[in-house]
Amino acid sequence: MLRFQNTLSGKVEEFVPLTKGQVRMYTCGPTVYDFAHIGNFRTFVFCDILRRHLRLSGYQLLHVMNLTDVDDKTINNSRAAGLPLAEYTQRYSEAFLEDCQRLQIERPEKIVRATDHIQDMAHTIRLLEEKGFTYRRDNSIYYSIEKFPGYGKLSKIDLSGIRSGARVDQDEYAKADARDFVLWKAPKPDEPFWETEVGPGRPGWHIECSVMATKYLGDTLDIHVGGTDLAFPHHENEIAQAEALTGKTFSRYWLHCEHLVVEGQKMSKSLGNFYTLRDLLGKGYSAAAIRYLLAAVPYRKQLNFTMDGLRQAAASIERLENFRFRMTTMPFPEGENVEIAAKAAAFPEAFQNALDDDLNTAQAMGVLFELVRDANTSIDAGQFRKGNITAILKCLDRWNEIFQVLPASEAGNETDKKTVEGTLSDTDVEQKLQDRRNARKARDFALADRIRDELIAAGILVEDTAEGARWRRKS
RNA sequence: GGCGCGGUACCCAAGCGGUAAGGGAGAGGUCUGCAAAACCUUUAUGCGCCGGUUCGAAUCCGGCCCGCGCCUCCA
Repeated sequence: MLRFQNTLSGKVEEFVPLTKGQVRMYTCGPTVYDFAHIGNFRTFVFCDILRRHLRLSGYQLLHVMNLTDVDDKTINNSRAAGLPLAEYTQRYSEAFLEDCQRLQIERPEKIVRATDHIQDMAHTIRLLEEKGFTYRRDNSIYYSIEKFPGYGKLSKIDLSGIRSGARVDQDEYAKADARDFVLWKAPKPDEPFWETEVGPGRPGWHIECSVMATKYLGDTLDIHVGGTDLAFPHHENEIAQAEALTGKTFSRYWLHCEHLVVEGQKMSKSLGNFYTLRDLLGKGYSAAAIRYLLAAVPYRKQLNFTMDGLRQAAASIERLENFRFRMTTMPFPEGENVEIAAKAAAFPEAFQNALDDDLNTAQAMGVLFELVRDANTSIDAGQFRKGNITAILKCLDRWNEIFQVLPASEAGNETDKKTVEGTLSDTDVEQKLQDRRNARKARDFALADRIRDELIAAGILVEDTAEGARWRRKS
């Protein structure tokens, strides 16, 4: 039984979609004003694991994610870069999607841009005006939260303590009540604006998500996800906008991903611990290790992202790759080991149960590693049989369909690596191994070791076994 | 101040009333020409602290200490 911690109720609830077998979910995507950082990617990796788990649990998915391509930050940065807004945001939208690809984040069924939905937003604002939830000031339009009785139900925030004038950002836009938020911003000189049925201007941030989510997913979504900081005010405002209009529940489940800290401290540019994906790849860490670390800690727990953690993640992946290497290259006697067969057969359910429990990824990893150790022990004891290989590899693949840190297959990996410049081809490697074999036969171990070192330097791992040397490319 | 999350071995981390998963790192061992890989043993009589409930608590209750987040369009 699949269960999620629902922010709306504050409890763990069984997940039952509105339509049997179908899940409609929405993710608050990035604002494309710069390269996304690893904190952003923790949320998106979490969404990805959620998606994959739902899909592999048999649900048909309709997942929508937005790209915020018009707001203060995008406007300011594009101006600083001397580029038109659309050109500027296009650049970072593409960078974001590239980064997602490197992290094996599946593409949602639909990715939507705010600027493609300006008229939809204006129309929704018009309807909210007609229903009396708004007011105008200096050609901007605000949402009056006192008109929406349910305000605060998601974040459980008590707004009575926030008084007008206190703790309010010095927004150039005048609000009647500090707690209100802007739906539509009046045009300003040097800022892009659109002509719409509510007049010229540009949309506030919150309106895009409720408009695009309901447009593509209907009045009521099954799941809405985002970073924990978005619960208030962003998601609270989305609810206020959508439910004021439809009178229906906007989203039935709200999942919030906890933030990460870096080396125990909040990530910030001034502390020098602010990392984009590109920064880390540039330091030589693999995308797989980054994904592993981001996925290994369950999403509701704060994750301490460290360079040591990345090394540990890489070592863990290495262990799994070594294991698959053994599975695919070692000779085993015919037959089947019933104990191993039973353990492999028990894997899918244990794995499923771990993820069903509010996506307990740490446990889901543990389940696999236990199987790996059991199989390795069996191999070393000479008990492993050829007939067990397929089932074990299936477990590995099933696990990897969620975590996506191992190459899809050895064959795929080889092809990929061969195209990389400066690496040795298979025949080169075989030739060097032949040289090394001869050297060893002649008991010239110094030469043999030198050849092995050369291969290691080229990313080729050599292992001597009773059946001769075997090798693989190290990722 | 309000709301929320968390403190489990050297590091990461599961565990949600029945006697401490898993990964990484270290130490010792097996195997090996040497490695590598793998396996075995080992590293928390104790889960922030103090009380309480219970036959039994890391797990429940009360109090306290510490870290972090949100309450400012920062995932």
